[in-house]
Amino acid sequence: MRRWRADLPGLPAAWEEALLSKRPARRALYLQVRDALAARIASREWRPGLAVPNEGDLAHELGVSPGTVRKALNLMEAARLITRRQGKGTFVNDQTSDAAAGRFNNLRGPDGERISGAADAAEITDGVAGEAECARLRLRAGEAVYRIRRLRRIGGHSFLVEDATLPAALFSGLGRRAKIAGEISALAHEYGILLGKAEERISVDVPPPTVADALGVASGTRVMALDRVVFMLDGPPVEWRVAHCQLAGIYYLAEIS
Amino acid sequence: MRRWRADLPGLPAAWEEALLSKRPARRALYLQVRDALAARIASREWRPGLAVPNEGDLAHELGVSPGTVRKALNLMEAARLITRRQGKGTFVNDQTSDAAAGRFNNLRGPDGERISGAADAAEITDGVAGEAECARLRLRAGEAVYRIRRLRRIGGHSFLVEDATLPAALFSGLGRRAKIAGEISALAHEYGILLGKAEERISVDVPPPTVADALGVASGTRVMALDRVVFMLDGPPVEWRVAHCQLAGIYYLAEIS
DNA sequence: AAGTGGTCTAGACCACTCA
DNA sequence: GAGTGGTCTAGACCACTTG
Repeated sequence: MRRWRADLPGLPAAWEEALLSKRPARRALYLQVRDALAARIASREWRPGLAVPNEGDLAHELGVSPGTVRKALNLMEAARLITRRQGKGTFVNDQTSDAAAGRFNNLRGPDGERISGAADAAEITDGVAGEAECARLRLRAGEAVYRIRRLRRIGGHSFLVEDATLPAALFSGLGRRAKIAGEISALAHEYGILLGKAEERISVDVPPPTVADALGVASGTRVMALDRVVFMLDGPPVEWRVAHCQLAGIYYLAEIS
Repeated sequence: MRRWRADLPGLPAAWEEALLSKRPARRALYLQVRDALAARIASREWRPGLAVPNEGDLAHELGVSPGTVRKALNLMEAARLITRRQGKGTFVNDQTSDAAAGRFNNLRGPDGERISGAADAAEITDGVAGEAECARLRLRAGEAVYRIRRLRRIGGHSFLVEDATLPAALFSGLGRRAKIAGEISALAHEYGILLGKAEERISVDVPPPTVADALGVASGTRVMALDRVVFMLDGPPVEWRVAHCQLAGIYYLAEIS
């Protein structure tokens, strides 16, 4: 016997489908479950490393079938929110771990090892979004942003200069914080933001004089330019970063599915 | 009542899991179904554009539950082998279409449009795999390969030179073929090879003199270098390509999931 | 109205982990 | 042996497309 059921409460206002013109009359139940469970991670009700209730218990608690919970958990695993291990349980991923921090960093050294580098020098300023920033971050003219410049070194050599812009609306009070040298994944986790995909544009360009200077390359030298936008799990942009890098033997590894 | 069932016949010899040391005692049924149905596409028993039987019929034919067929078809859709449309049916994708050809081409023009370019000049030679080719294509020393050089133009300007290597074992008789100017996706389809993922290494390098000449750049100029390996759906490498390109406003678009 | 894929249910059994 | 996720089954109903 099937009974009527209203939509589950406690889900984020707008996910991807809400952006489409043809919104389905009733949001699929497994998507509602996914959003409700993802919200528990974003709000830190479920903390990193913690084992979440098993599928049967969750199904009973939410009043849905185990198969529906399972489908939602599969989506969350694909979104890197959780890890499932047969015989052990389901665990919340740690977004501040090295693995999570390296998620959007595709630079590799000569032997294929991940290159991140220590960001000792980081400066933050606040301002108003310019034209390019509005376009990349989908902001309206005049919206406030934070700008961070980081210089990354490896073995004493400065090899990467990055300029990041973040919407101030998402990161209120960021200017008064101490730890801005880290990666976007750790920062987003502190502000309860779940990260989804990113897109990066790679070109070969002559960097601005100040950047060329910091990198220690002659004026007019062409280096690798990285232009990256990171998006939230539900669509909107979170960070725009432009980086220039120069290091012998370095390359960018792109995986094409 | 459950009855015993032997593994389904007609599956490719080795898929990803077979490469792992811990091979499960019994291959999951939905994976066997996926492989059996993928083989029908590779062998052209199911041709591009054709509607495949519905889920219920397939389940009955294969002697499995509809849910198992559904899981297999979902994997095949993720692998871009088929397209499913609610209310219409399930259709075999055309691997020779523009969409399929552009799958591994991430170069974009100033306005974000896909850049492919016409490859009018293409030369093919055969030879024995060198050290680098053995490493990239996982070949044993001495195995035969085909090498193709293509020059791509856009608006009369040569902007990309690519050198591709393909294992001769996979493409027998390729040297006597006419159409070698196309993309790997169309070529693989003709030889009954299903393509999976690819990985591409992007660096900034000084090209060899002959390449710099063809691109029309001064000797010693640094350009974008693309080093790409395309893999079969079941793992082994199919093509190694090294390309150098130079064009104002061009960039490489990487999607990070 | 008929046929398709998409969702949802409610179980069963299997494979793995750990005490 | 108990508990977990992974697989598999066998249906029901919903949403969409087409005639």
